[in-house]
Amino acid sequence: MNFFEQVYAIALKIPHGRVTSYGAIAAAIGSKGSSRMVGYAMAESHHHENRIPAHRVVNRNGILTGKHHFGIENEMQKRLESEGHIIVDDKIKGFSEAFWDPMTELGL
DNA sequence: GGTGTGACCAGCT
DNA sequence: AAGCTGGCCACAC
Repeated sequence: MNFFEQVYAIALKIPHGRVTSYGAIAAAIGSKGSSRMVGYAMAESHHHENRIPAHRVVNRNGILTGKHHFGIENEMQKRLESEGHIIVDDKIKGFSEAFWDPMTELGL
């Protein structure tokens, strides 16, 4: 299983209405410093057959750093809002409560 | 196969 | 407080 597949496998497990961070995913696949690659994987995620819920992955502060990669302006924000999140100034309000840590939740 | 480029992050100055 | 650096690893050229 290559790096990308591991990233996608975790991303697909993010529960509806929850979010996680690049760093958390990187740590969960045992490559803590590779959060950049997680972001890169997300950017390429549309190539993947399964739909990756990339909008549920933000940076460690809950900021929507990757919103531009959705093609449509505010698409990422709209998807998050439709899942019950509140976005203020490109940042998820209550991020720490909505945060889903793959390491903890998947029992790694 | 070297080099540059990322949706990042932590640590240092 | 804001900027720089190094680490990480896949990919395109």
